[in-house]
Amino acid sequence: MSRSNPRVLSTLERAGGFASAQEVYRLMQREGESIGLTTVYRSLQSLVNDKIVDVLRRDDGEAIYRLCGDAHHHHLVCKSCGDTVEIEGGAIEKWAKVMAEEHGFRDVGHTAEIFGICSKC
Amino acid sequence: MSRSNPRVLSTLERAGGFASAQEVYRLMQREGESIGLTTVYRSLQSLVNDKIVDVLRRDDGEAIYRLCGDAHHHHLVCKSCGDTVEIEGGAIEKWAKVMAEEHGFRDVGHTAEIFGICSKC
DNA sequence: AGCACAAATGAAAATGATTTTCATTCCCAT
DNA sequence: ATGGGAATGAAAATCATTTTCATTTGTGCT
Repeated sequence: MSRSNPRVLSTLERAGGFASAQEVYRLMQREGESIGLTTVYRSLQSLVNDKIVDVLRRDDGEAIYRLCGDAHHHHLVCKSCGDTVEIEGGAIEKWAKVMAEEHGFRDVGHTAEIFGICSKC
Repeated sequence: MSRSNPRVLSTLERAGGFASAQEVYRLMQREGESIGLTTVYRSLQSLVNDKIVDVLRRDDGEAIYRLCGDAHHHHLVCKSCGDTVEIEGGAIEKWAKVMAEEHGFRDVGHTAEIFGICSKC
């Protein structure tokens, strides 16, 4: 396995906590950091595994990474500008639990995301 | 520009109204249809422009196309054996709608999936 | 210090979806 | 028939991401 390179996390923070792997890489280069693209990808992945960052997708399919609070939440994402709002998902938690029980599933987790066009766009 | 090849739409329908471009292509090939991958992409894009289909992204970034207004369902997936159950998601629809309104979003869609370990595993 | 071994790194190649190019074919109105 | 625009698709180009693999770095041990 591999651990995250701390400079990657620090750069992601400096980027406003919201950037693609390529962007983090270019940013580090511009700042004179010596790092390989591979390491950036690996570090981001590892941060995702550790649930320190969240990954979502731009409309063009590029993955964007963002720091996120530790509480379990969901996202409301603008398809146009990428603006993201963290929302509460109590209804989902309950739904997931009920559905899983109904079908005899255990160790249940879920993903849910809402997307649309925000008021500014 | 280009108009959509009707066989592409028909195949997407037959696929359950939910498939990636590559899947539509492979499906058409398997059924003996003579069509190029390029045409599949172009047709799907055109269907998106005409708002006949919706596009979202899988976790791996692959674009999946879905017939609009399709009463869509959600999945309960076993992490161990991959078995999948289609479940009803009325609660989610409502949740998505409320959350979106609350934050001034429009043209809202959503994704939701539950995963766990099924009774057989 | 010197040695061994695991983890980290990054350049380059591989992968895979999607897009672009461009030459060819099809279709339709004259 | 014929000329021109639309549709098609094979092949090449793009681009993010992953994999490979050889090299470097770090760490514990003697």
